[in-house]
Amino acid sequence: MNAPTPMIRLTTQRQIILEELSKVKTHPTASEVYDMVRKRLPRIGLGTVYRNLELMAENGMIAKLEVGGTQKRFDATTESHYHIRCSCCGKVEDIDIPIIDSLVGTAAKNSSYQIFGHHIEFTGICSECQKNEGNITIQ
Amino acid sequence: MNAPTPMIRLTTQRQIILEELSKVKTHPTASEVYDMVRKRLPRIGLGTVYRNLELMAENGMIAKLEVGGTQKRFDATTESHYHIRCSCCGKVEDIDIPIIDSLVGTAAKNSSYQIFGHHIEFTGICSECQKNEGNITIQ
DNA sequence: CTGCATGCAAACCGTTTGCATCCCC
DNA sequence: GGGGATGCAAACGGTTTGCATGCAG
Repeated sequence: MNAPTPMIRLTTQRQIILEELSKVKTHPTASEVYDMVRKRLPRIGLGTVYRNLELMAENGMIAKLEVGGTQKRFDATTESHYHIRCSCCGKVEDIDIPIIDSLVGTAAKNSSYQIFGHHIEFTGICSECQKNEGNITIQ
Repeated sequence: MNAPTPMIRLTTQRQIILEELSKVKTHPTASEVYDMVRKRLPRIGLGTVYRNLELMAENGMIAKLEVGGTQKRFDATTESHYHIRCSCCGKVEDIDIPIIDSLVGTAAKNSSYQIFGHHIEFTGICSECQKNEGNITIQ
């Protein structure tokens, strides 16, 4: 059922992308990763970052978050957890509440889909943006 | 707290966009709406469709779904409900399970965010795609 | 030596925007 | 006649892709 073991070479670029991604607790977009990585590898190409994020996600080394907003976001921790997105600055972080395993079962009873996963995303205003009350622009 | 009453004129274009959106139970992307509307208004511009979907969403006439995938999707029913996305064809539909109001409270206790909403998205394979087993390409 | 990985740049796709024209009040 | 709405097309931002070169096995 799972993808065959993939044999992915850990090049310098991949290693550094992985390291930088692991450093942060927010879930950066591809270009945010690009910016972080470029400080250590100034000549790296945007395409390489995209290709490798995609590739590492396919191989389960990292997670690709399909959250709201236009851009894809990436996450070094692959265990399932829920997220919260700041409607003001767009930042995405983890939220520490237990996974509700029963949800998939409940949903399956009410659907013709073959369901294999779920994700909860909360929306709110992060503490920094709360401080800036007044000059808020909701995204 | 809410937006001031908006005074939005119901032009032919807006009316037809709304009608077409109400016809379908899936939640089409802007260009899917464009295609549907163009059958009745062949000269309508893509820009008009985008502008009006956005505008009607701001005014609470329709809902803009910030679901996974790259494209925004729109929904004629504005009451909150959960969605399921087919990993195979990308289609998004409603899933009929009750809203869990307690979730926001639970999340608020575990976060510094001021939380005001949540959304659950299930992933699975829709019944049509299940039939095509074999020539499936997971998105 | 061979093939995968990279850097670079152009292409691509969904969305937004500027502008001249149109239509409704 | 005036202000918003439209059609059209160009611009934009994020992502993907083609290609020549580079590097590791």
